[in-house]
Amino acid sequence: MTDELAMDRGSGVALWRQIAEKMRSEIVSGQFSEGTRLPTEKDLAERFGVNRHTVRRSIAALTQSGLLRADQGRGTFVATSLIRYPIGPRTRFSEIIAGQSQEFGGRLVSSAHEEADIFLAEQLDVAPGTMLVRLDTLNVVDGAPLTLANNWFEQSRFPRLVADYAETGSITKALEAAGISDYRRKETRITAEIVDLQDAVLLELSPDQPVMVVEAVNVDTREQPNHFTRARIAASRVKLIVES
Amino acid sequence: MTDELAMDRGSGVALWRQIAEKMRSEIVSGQFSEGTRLPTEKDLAERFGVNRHTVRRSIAALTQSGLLRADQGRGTFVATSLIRYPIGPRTRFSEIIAGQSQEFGGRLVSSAHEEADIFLAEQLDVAPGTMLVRLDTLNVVDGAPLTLANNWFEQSRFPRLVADYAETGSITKALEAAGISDYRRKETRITAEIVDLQDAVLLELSPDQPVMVVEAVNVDTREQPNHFTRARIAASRVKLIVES
DNA sequence: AATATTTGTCTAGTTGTGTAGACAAATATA
DNA sequence: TATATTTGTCTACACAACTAGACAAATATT
Repeated sequence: MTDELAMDRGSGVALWRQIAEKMRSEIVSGQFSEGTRLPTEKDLAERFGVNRHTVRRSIAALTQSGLLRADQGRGTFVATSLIRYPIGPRTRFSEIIAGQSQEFGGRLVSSAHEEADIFLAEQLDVAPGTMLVRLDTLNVVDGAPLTLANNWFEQSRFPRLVADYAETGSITKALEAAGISDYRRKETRITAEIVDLQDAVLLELSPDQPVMVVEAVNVDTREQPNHFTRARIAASRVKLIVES
Repeated sequence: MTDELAMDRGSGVALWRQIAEKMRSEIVSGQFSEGTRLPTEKDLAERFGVNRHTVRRSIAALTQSGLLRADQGRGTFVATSLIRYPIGPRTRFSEIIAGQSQEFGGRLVSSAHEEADIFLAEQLDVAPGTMLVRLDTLNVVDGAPLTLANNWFEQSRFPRLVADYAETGSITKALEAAGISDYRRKETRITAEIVDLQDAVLLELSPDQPVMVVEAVNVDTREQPNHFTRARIAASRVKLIVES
């Protein structure tokens, strides 16, 4: 079956962009792994029911953002060029990504109020049973979801956090609004798992792909923990860099 | 401040579409209520930093989908034309909406496995403590989120439900895949509340807007409950119709 | 070495998008 | 009633998006 019918002409979204987004989601979901050769421009043009030049423009856009690499005479390949994600005391998602992408943003997936269990209480240095705010966020870079994170905060210290995050799309900015001008990572723990089914949906991964699981405790300038994060990061898109 | 900088020229998304989407989200979030007059085309053109004709095209698109109504000499008004949502034994979200919209779809927000509390156990006619699957879904019509629903199913009867829903975007189809060819609503209970903060984010509502809360028990042909739903429906976009 | 395949570049023509200005038609206002 | 305001329609132009075809350049295949 051709995908021709899936392309909306005259919809206000250019064909090359629709095709680029479709190709990106197929690459990024792990259907094409690093180094894989794509179908030829001629085949792609037929598949999408457009002119070869239109496909070339889509490929140009994906090449620009580092996802593809085209070799004259050989073909077009998945470059994947994993985003470098340095882990250190000054780790900030937004600052890391800003230098490596065209556009990015954080979206609030859900939020909840819940009591601290023993584990969370220890991480945040509060008494078990203390009311916490949980913020579930999805960070998207150049149209591809990168990380899915649970963030916990002490509710009494950050009552307006959910609204501030929803407005700014940035935890750093939401904390600033609550008077936390600076903070640093005290500890980062890293492991890896096969992605959960519900996480796979949000991260646009196929369900057999690995994710890195990163837990981090962030402290303010007085060494007081202000938030604890548990992030799932699509391993096919990110390379963690631990500096020393 | 003008919104001019927010518009991406040459991004592959036409200006008229970007403007239409921005206007839709403002209308739909309740910032403009039914019958409100919009700024004049001239003012909108200045605000978005584009020609008046471009704004007119955006308005034409929103008029087409029934969100606006333009009166020559008077101005352009929010029509809102609430979507009619009939409540009855054969209530199916997808079938209702298909006839009243250009495009629609269900998205999986999250899912979980949890034990039935006393209330859920009674709704689903199972023992308290029975393992359930909870599916949280967001239904979007013509780009505007309409309903946010928690759906509970008995886990042992529907082990592959989450994957089936993620694939099809339809609960009816996911149940079909599990052998439930037909079902009907046994009971529907309706009330209204001010929207939760986290629900407001997903439904793209301002936090002071009301939502209708609809609880429904669905039974199969042998009167056996197969799923219980608790949906929050944006009151500014939907009118419930109870037939008798 | 000869041929086929595949990406890169060029020209030309059509359609879609956005700008600019003028004027008509309907309504509101003084 | 006269005037201003606001939406509706028209023409004209510039540029972006897409199509069509041809040929060059690099690589793979035979």
